[in-house]
Amino acid sequence: MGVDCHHTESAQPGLEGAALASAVAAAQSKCERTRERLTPPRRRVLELLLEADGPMKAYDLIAAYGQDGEPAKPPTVYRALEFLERLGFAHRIESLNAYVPCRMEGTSHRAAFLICECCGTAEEFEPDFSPQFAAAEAAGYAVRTVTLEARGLCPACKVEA
Amino acid sequence: MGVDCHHTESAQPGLEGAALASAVAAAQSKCERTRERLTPPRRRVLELLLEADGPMKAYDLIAAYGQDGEPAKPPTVYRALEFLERLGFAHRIESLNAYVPCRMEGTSHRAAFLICECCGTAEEFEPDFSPQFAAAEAAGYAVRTVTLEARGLCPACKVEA
DNA sequence: AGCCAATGCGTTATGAAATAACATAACCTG
DNA sequence: CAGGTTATGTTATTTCATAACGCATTGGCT
Repeated sequence: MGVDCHHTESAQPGLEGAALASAVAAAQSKCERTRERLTPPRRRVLELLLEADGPMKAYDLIAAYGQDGEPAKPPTVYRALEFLERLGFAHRIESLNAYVPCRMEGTSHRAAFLICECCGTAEEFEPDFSPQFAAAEAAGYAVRTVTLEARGLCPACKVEA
Repeated sequence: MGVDCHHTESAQPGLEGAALASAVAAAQSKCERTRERLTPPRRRVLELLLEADGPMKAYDLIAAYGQDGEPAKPPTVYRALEFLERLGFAHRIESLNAYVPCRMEGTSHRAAFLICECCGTAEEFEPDFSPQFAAAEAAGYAVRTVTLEARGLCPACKVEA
């Protein structure tokens, strides 16, 4: 990453097996409750995000899309990502041009990340945006979504540095 | 913008004449104090940002660069933007792929924006990141920079909607 | 002054990220 | 089962950003 360190990219586990299946099933049933459709491309992209050890770039998803090594076409993945974001199953990390599955409950259009500039992991945390909401309201804005991205070093990389 | 409204792009004044000259001069002297060099391309890009009525895309800057209509080469502008961001004279708005001059004092690597999805303006406000810093520290992170982008409707567009 | 390391610039080319546009297919729902 | 709506497949293109290289300028140092 931006800074000068070099680790075996680590942290952020990445689901597999039963845990993965259960996470996908949860998304599935959540969709059913709102009459949304978790179609094959959407499900596939969600799987890839959940399996990953860290943020995935769109073109990583495109390359990894086919179980047989066949890449997807870009619109396939971008449309799936749009859906997953809309439903709150994934977030885009703007400063990385990358995507992560949502680790928090709920569909609130708010997200906050701690991004390690060394190992590249992005940890989602529960955002408390009260001061910023207060500022926005004071300015007369009607806020719809908020994202916050904090960059620095995660505990592991901080030690090594 | 994203939402379905259509205004004569407004708000955010954009400096000209004496105000512009004075803002550039302020940057100039700030550079001198830290032995940084506000070279012609850097100064030119800063001017363009200050003159603009809203966030500028990189390729807008490239197109507008030459006083004679000659565009710049992309690296010229991207390098200038990198410098201006480093010195705190400009911010990149990640969710817009666009740039604005810094409206706040100081070089703190923190920025917060209220972005109107209707008219496209981006208002910088003084961020109070205390709850997020607390969360980051609790998680053991060493935060270096923070940016926040809130999207919604500005007072003017809220009324019309 | 003359040297030299560091920094910045000009230029060409390419890479990475995202979307436009249009045709086809699957799905509800009445 | 007809017809609107939603989703997908496909081709092409646009938009955004950086790599790599050589030259110019700067600012310290002897």
